[in-house]
Amino acid sequence: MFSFTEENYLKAIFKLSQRDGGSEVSTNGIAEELATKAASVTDMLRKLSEKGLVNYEKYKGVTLTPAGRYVAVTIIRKHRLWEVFLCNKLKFRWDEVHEVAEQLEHIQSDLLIDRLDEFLGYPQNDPHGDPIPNKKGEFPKELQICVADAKVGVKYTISGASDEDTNFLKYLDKLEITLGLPFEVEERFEFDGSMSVKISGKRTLQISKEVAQHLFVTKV
Amino acid sequence: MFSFTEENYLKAIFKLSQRDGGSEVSTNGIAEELATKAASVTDMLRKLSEKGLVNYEKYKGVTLTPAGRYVAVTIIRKHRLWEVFLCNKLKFRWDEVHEVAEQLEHIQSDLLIDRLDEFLGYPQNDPHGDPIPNKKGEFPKELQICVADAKVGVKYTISGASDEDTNFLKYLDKLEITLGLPFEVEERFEFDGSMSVKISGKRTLQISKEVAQHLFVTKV
DNA sequence: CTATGTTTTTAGACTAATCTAAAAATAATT
DNA sequence: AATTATTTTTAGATTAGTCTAAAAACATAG
Repeated sequence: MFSFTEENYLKAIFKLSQRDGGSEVSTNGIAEELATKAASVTDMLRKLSEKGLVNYEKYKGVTLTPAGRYVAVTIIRKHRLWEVFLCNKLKFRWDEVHEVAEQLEHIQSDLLIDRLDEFLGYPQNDPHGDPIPNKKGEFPKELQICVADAKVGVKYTISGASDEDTNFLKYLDKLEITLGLPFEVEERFEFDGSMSVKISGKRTLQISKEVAQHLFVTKV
Repeated sequence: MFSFTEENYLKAIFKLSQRDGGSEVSTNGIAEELATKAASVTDMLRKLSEKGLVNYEKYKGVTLTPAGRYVAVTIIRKHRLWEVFLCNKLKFRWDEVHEVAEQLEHIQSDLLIDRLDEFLGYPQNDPHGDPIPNKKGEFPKELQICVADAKVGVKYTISGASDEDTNFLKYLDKLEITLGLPFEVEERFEFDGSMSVKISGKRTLQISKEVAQHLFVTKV
């Protein structure tokens, strides 16, 4: 479907995007991550953009489209499942797995990954403790933590919300709080449990204790 | 070490060489095997020759050097071990394994293959019954049959000899019968158990019943 | 707001692997 | 042995991915 190289670019963009709180990723950043040159990155970004995998405008950085994100997350899923296999079944040490998993993650076969997942007992985390996304590209619920429990200054991604109350979801809609957005707690006010949070690394807003208790985030 | 493409060429040459009784492999044959064009094959043969992996002279076909053969056999070893893994551990059907094994065979990691071999219990055959060479590139003894039991007209490779008698081995040396040479029985003489055999598809010679009973070959 | 510095993009070239079309060598047939 | 047919090689072009060097855009400091 996609070349080895394209997959590595998408993975790098996803990784940097997570690290920097989900905003645009720079050409130089990708170049450094992949140990290549900025000129090569520019070429590839144009190509990925034409294929609908990234949103790219000259000089303005790049983000993944949903399609691109799905490809990246699938590579991560494969990488982490292979790491579990290497450690749990083949007795690799945790520091020996990465290099081999970098190769195995590009093997193309949905059946293989489904069966491997099953064979390993549907693990939720890789040997380093990183979460393993499911087939749909979703990271496991288990890793979500309640915003009320989130730490100040740590980077998260908004990953869930209690769906018991329709009005609550409508409220989030109105504030333009949607899944996948970068999230960080700026300050917590103990007297009423409310907090000041930053969304997408830009907008700062106040949320009540009630909202914090029904919103979930995932560590990035 | 070697590129995906180089490995596939070496594997194809090995396969054709086995099929045709170990003699030179033709450019067109390789092209057909790899679904490519003769011109591409010529280019690659020159490259592989420069790397010391094949013996190549223009218009005269190609054979593997010991180094090239080792690479090819290692790929086959990896391919067949992965097939066993897919069938025995991941419950693939025997007809589903080939395509995936074609990808997995190119993963570079000696540790991975050693551990996989161990994990699978050192299998001797893949799910299709084909023999799995060991780490040194040797095919399992179990598949060797005694020349005395070899069938007329079937293609074999000389793969072993009884090492109890030093004089016997010296005798083989003198006749230039060495491991890896193509071998075929032309005629069997029942009255004394001797036979007329063809070595390397060229030399025809007579061997006694005693020699036939101590020399082993592998079906190609 | 101009000058300087950094980042990003363009232009042009390189490598590995491939292709088509034509030339050269070998093999087969009369 | 000469002609025809087949196989193989050469020549030159193409694609994906990469690079260097230079130009263009953007960011920052005075």
